[in-house]
Amino acid sequence: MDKRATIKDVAEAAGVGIATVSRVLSGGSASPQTRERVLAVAAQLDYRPSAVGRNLRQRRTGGLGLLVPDLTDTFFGQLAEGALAYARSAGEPVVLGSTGDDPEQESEMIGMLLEQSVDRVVAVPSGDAETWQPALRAGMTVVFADRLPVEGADPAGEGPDRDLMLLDGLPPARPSRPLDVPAVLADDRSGIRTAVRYLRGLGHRRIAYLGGPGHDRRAEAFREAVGAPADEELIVFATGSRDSAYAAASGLFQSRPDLSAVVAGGNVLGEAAVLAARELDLRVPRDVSLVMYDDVPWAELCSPPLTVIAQPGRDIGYRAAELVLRTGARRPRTVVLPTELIIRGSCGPYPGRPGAGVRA
Amino acid sequence: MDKRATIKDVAEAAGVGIATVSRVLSGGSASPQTRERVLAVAAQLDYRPSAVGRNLRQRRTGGLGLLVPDLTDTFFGQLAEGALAYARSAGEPVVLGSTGDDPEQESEMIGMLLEQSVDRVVAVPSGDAETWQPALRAGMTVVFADRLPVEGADPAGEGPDRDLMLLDGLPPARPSRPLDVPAVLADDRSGIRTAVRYLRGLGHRRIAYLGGPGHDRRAEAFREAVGAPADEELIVFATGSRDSAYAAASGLFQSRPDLSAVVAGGNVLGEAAVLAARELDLRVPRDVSLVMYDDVPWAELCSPPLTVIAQPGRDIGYRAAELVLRTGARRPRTVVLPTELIIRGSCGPYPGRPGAGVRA
DNA sequence: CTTATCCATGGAAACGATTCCATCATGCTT
DNA sequence: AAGCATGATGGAATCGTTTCCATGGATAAG
Repeated sequence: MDKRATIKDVAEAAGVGIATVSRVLSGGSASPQTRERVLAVAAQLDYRPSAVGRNLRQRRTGGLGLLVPDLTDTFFGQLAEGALAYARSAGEPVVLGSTGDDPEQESEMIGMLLEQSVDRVVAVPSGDAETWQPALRAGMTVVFADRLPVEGADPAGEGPDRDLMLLDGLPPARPSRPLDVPAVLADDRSGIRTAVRYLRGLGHRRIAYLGGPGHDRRAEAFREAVGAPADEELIVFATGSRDSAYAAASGLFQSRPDLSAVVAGGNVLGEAAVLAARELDLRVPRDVSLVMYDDVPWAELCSPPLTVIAQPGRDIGYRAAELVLRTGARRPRTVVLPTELIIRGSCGPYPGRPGAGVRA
Repeated sequence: MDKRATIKDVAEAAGVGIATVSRVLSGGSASPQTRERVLAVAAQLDYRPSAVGRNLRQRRTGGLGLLVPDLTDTFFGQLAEGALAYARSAGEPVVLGSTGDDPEQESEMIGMLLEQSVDRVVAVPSGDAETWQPALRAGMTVVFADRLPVEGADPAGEGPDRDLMLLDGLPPARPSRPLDVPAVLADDRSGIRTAVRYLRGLGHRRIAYLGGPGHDRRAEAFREAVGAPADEELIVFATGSRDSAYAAASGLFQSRPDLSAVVAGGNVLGEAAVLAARELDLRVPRDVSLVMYDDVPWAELCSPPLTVIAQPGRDIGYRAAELVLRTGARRPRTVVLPTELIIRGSCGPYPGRPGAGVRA
């Protein structure tokens, strides 16, 4: 009663060979009466084929690996739900890892997936290309979601190339040494540009960008959107943690009291910005306007409700899982999903020079 | 290059038997020089033992199953992070399932875990005892987190017993037919009681409770805390979805304009309450006071910041994983973790009769 | 010097499934 | 009627690991 029935038990109870049982269960040929008997016995014994046995024989584990930085971040929660939804519809189990935005942990998780023979992975990468090399070399099918691996020190003298591109001012369409990995991303460029234009239209000129890890593309898009040589002091970065985000936001507000608008590159950053602003007695949007990346449920709860750049977190996860699980068919290199600027109440007109603003 | 090295490859390359390789790698006895050679070869071939092979042989898959209703709910995100953290420290992979608060999906996920031979599970249950019977019968080690299975129709004529207990007014210390499953829970009773006392201290008398699925214990605790026969109209429930939560909150406010305070039994409910209140032009806390279960980061972002009953989501997940993964040692039946009332700004004094309130 | 002990070692079985292949019976064609 | 094709069926190999057991050599004890 404690142990599960095996195929052998079923075979004996039905008076047939194990090969026949296997065939019946996986849709092979068998006579109707045999099939019926086997099915009946299997049901009666509550038999379930062992995925472990099957995986060993077929030399591959079905299933999907899912690596995200932090499930506490609502956006990644949405992304995970999307991936889970597709996996469920495909009947595949999901092995989850949370990396804490730490390349080392990510590396460990990759190792574990390798050991588990999970050879298809959806990841929000924290490490660089080198971190992912082992996975690829081992033949894993990987799809990145939400972002691409950071471009760290180039492994093999690609320096000049990269410098050149930076000098060009525009972000390169493809990273200097792209991994050959498909990705599902939000249209950061368009999202950021729309937000910046919106803010400029309200009269804002000193617009800051508050960035998180792994989203160089957003920062680049911001630089591009503000045009001219950007004021680099207005572009600050935090690591993944809430503390770091708060410190960055607070530091930004204090060091540059002349800024009048902030674009937060993620919901944790946005949260930090709201908190830091309140702490410093900056009113939103009277003193500072705020646009946040990610539309999360609580954005509406803030007062004023936050104007956001919505990206379809759930869809990103869903599409990524679909990409990695659906074998065959030519796989597109990269899928870019649209973003949408949702205007609520956290942006106001430029208040003008201090003291001469709209304050009645 | 496409396929991984097996133990046989290592054995051949090192000129030893596979048994020796296995022994070296799993810490058995071997001569120093053999050990060294094997280790060197293994490293050179980048050999990783296949978990599938091992699991088959040992007739059990290591690893932890994790079943939560919805990763989009920050509380479950925290809980999952906790469980993941412990699993990581134990070196165990985690198989994740999101049930959407649907017993049927939960049942399917249990079946999948069974197939995968994942025999240790942490679950936030959505189904009733019957849903979990198959898992238990199959010998799974299960630990419930955050809540217990709802007590549905009793399978075997326990009706009278249950009725009796309901008539008694107090919730039973143990459910009528408890599964023999340990659990890690927050101290709902104390949390709710503290919140209700706090509200009463502010003068509130008509206090409503907005409950989610699976938390009968909280509702019971609420009934107990308000004492006397509770006004059942002031106790409403929603299913897990945001829409349902909003509908419930909105309906509550509209049908009972005389209420002056609400206890929301979860962060999704709290969110709905804030939204519904705003929509109906009820100001918090002037018109209605609000206490929410769960301390989530955005509680501080609301204005006014939300007074909450904080429960340690991360710890709940961590402890549950520890309980299920740490073999041996007498396992406690149930762990109850403390809650804490965090007073922020969403509760005010009772405004008195309409028009005679504290409005200056 | 002989015998008992101990340890390193490798062969082989086992885990639970899939799948190739041989076997056998049946029905059809010529 | 004989041969051939077809289809159902079971035996056995296989996947990669762990673990039991036998073997053999070396060392210690008598």
